[in-house]
Amino acid sequence: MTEFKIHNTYGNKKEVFIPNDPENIKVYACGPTVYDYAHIGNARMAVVCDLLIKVLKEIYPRVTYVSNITDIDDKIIEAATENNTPIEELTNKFSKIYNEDMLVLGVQLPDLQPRATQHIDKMINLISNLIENDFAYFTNAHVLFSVKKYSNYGKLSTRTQEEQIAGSRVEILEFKDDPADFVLWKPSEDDQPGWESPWGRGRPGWHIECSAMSEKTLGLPFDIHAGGQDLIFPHHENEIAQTCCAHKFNKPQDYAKYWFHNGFVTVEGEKMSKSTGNIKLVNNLIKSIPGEVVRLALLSSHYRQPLNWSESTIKQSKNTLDRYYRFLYDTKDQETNEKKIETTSNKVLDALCDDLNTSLALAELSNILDNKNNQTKSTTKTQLLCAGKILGILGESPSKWLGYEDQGEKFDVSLIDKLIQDRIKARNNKDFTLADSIRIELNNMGIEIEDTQQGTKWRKK
RNA sequence: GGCCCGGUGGCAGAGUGGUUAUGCAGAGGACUGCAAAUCCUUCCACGGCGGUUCGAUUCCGUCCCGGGCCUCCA
Repeated sequence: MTEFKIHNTYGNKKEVFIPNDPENIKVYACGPTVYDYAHIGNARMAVVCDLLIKVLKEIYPRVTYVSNITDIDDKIIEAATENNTPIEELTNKFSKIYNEDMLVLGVQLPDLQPRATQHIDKMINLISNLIENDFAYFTNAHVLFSVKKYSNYGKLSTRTQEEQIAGSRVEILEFKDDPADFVLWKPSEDDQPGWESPWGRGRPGWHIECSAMSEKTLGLPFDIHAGGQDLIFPHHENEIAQTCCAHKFNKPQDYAKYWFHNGFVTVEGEKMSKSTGNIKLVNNLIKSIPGEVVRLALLSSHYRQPLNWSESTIKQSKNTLDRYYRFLYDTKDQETNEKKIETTSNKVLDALCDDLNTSLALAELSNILDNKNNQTKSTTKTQLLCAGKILGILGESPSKWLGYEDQGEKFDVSLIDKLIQDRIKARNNKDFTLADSIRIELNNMGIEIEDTQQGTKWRKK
């Protein structure tokens, strides 16, 4: 069996992946808080996790992938108030858009997509358990987790409590026993959403939902817990503390064995932020850029490295895909055997099995094409499609991708045909000035001309 | 202040103790009336300084620079 290696944030090194149960790999990824459109950073997490799942599925018979939707949160409450929209309407709208946008990027839906508001009972149970066992305390209408009660607190993010205090940027609530303690349950005002609980009407803190939903949907322990790099602290650290204490586990691995975190996206070299106004929304990008281009761009650097989003990244990804689609177009009549994984496309899988080395995988993909004269076209095509399938690319119709098909856009096809005929006549008459001016005219219409052995072809640029 | 991660050719971006990453761009050539596409050839590299070594871009130390986290954040 192929060996899969994964960088584990817990321990901070690459490890050979050894599943808890090889018959069913269980993965949980912290999903979006749905109060706005997803940005390219959200998409990176979704695409990278999607790739992780695709690779695991190549190796293991069954993979269960859970990724939640956070649909109760102070930011959501704020956004709902601002837009004068009921919370449920807002979260339904943006979770639907999130899934639609991710689908365009070739991201498959998780097997389960639990919502926080549907697991309040489970959260209340967990919190009660933590209070009963003296890991948490009730004060001033809040339930707080007592960080000092968990000896492994800080192990994931490799920081000690003293270090955090040195930073002195921890929110100080008057009634906290310890500044590092975090909220499990907080009271809701009458105009805020809330649920009845042993501690009065209120709502959960942010971290408890993932502890509740991951346990409920996957059982413990599960194999991989994923999310963005910024979630390492405090979110995942707190999840570990809650779950481990509730179950009297000591080691974080008893909750989840491997901790998988993707790096950030910057935009033209700068961090994405609302203040600089450079947040790239997926919903906008896919209006002008094919989803596959966005996906490939997001996979062009290693998932733990920072990724710079720029015009040239997009352009390169587009060029790369065009090259593959041209080959697929030229070989559109070739039979393929996609069930058969050929040697070279295995190299793509091998690269991905080394902690998702997408850069190397894409280099191997390129090698498949470079090797095309040493083997049958059918073999090359098969290899390309197999590799593309794992990467989640090359799934479109080549003629549509390259613009040879009418894509429902308003082109005057009869005019184009007439101009092409005029140009052919001009060329036959060796009137190249006229021929070139017709080509420029077509170009200005967004049409590119290709003179091939089979005659003149046109495509949408 | 603490913790973590990086610094590779014009750009993007892997990897390795001694041998070509890869893509785009550039140069030359084939093809073409010219283009486009395709193919062939080719230039360009490992932040600074020490150390280990027969040999380091790769290991160690140190310095400089950049990014992230420590508060909500993918």
